[in-house]
Amino acid sequence: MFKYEEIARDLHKKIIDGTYPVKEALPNQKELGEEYGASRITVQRALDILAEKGLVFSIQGSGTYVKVNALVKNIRDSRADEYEGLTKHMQHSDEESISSEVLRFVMRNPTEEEALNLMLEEEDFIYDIIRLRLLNGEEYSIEHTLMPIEIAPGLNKNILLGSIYSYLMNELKLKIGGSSRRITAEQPDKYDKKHLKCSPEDPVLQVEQIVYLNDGTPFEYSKTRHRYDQIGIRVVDHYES
Amino acid sequence: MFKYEEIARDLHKKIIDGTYPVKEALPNQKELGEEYGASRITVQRALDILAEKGLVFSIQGSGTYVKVNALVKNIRDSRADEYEGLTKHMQHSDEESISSEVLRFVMRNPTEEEALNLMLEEEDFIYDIIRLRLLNGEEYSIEHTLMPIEIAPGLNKNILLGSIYSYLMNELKLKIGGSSRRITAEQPDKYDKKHLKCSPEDPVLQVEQIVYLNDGTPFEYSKTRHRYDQIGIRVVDHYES
DNA sequence: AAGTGGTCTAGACCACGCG
DNA sequence: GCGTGGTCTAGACCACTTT
Repeated sequence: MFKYEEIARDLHKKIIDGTYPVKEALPNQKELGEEYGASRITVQRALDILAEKGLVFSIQGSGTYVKVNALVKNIRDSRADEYEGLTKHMQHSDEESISSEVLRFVMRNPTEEEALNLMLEEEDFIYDIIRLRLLNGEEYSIEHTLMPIEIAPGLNKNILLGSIYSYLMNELKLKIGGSSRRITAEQPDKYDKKHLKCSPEDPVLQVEQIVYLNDGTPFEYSKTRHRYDQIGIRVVDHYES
Repeated sequence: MFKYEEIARDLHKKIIDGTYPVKEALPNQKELGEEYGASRITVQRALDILAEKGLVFSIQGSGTYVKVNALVKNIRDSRADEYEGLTKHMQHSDEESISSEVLRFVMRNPTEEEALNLMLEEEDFIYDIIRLRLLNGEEYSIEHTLMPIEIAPGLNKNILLGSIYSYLMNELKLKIGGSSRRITAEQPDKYDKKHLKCSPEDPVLQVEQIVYLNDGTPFEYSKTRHRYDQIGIRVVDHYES
C-alpha cells in the first residue's frame, strides 16, 4: 500500500462520509500534503486517482472540487469494464447458480478472418468451443469461443463446465490486458431458437469480442448471444477535461 | 504542448514506424530522459500515457515493452468512448448526410424516476424531446431526450434539427464529463414499427444513457432506439495490471 | 550483484481563475 | 496580484527481474 493510495482511499472515505461535501472544494494540495505528511506531487497522484474514478475534478487556478454525482458513483464503482461472459457478473449474488452445457469442443485451423483476429497463421490450431450457459437452470446465452491452443494448452471439458477465465488466470497465471467489443442486436438464428428458446420475435443481444493478454496477445475471439430479456450491458465513461 | 506530451507523441510515432518494434523493450527511462533532455519522472508520465492507450506495458525490474497489438490499436485509437447519439459518429465520412425530424418538443415536470436520474426536484422543468434521425434520408434511430431547462435554456427547434451537443459545447461552453449507458436489445414497439419501419421480427438496439457535465451534474437522460441493421456499439477497455 | 521500473521528496516556475 | 493547480527537475530509496 503506497502513500498515494492511502491518501486517495482516505479522501474517498471522507467524500462519502460527508467530511468533504459535494460541490465544495477540497483543501488545497499544499494543505493536504501537510495533513498527510506528503509532498504535493504525491497528493496530486492521489487526486488523479479520484479524478479517474469520477469523484473529483480540478480547475487550474481555482481548486479541486467534489463532483455532484460523487455519491452516486459510489454505488457502482467501475469504469467501462468487465464483461467476460457470464461467470464474473454473477459471482456477487449467492442465490444464483450458473452451469454450462458444452455443445461443441473441437480443435481446428482458423479461417483467414479468425487468424487475423487472433494474430495467428492459418496453419496454427485453435479451440472451437460452443457453450450453452444456464442461470438457475434456465437458458441464458450461447457462447462461441475461439482460442489459440498455444496459449491455453490443457483445456478440457471439465474446465469448460466452469469458468475458462479462472483457469487461465489462476492456473496458467495469465494476465488480461484489455478487450475490444462490439455489441449488436440480432434476429434469432436457428440455434438461438433451439437452445435459447427464442421465438422469431425475440431479439438477441450479441457481444463479439477480442480479449487481449497484458502484452497485447489476443487470446480469445468470441461471440456471445444473450436472450434479450436476460441482460443489458453497462458502460461507464469518464472523459478527461 | 507539454514536454511529456511531446515525448509520448514521439515515442508513439516511433512505435508506429517500427523504430521500436513490437514485443521489444524501449530504451530504459534514464536513457530516454537523456535523449529528450527530460527527467525520469517526465519520461514516466509520457510512458503512462502510452500505457493508457494500450501501446506499451512495463514490468518492474525488467523494462517497458511494446504490446504486440500496438499497431492494431493505431487503426482505431479510442477508449470506451464517444457515443452521444449519431452526429459525432458520422462526421468523419463526408458522403453521409444526417437530418432530423422533430416528433415531440415540449416542456414539463419530470416523473419521480426521471427526477432521480437527473438529480432534480419534481417541481423543476425539463425538455421532453423526441427526434427521428435519418441517415441519407433513411430512418436510422429514434432519440428520446430529457434535459433540464435550467442547464440548456434557449433550446429551439432549429437547434434540434442539427446537433444539440454542438450547441451545448460551442454556444453554452458546457463541458461533458462522462456518461453511464445501458445497452439492450428490445422488441420493436409501435413507434419503432411506424417510424423506423421495423417489422415485428426486427429487433431494436436501445441505448439508455445519462450524460454528466464536468462537475458531475446530469444534463441528459435519453433512450435511443436504433434499427438493428444500422449500428453496433464498440467498446474498448484497458485493464491496469 | 547489477539493472530496471515504482515511489517519494523539496523546491521551482508557469498557467489560469478570481477578485 | 494572489492563490491555485499543472509541469518539471535532480536526486534518493525501494521492489523487482535478470544474470
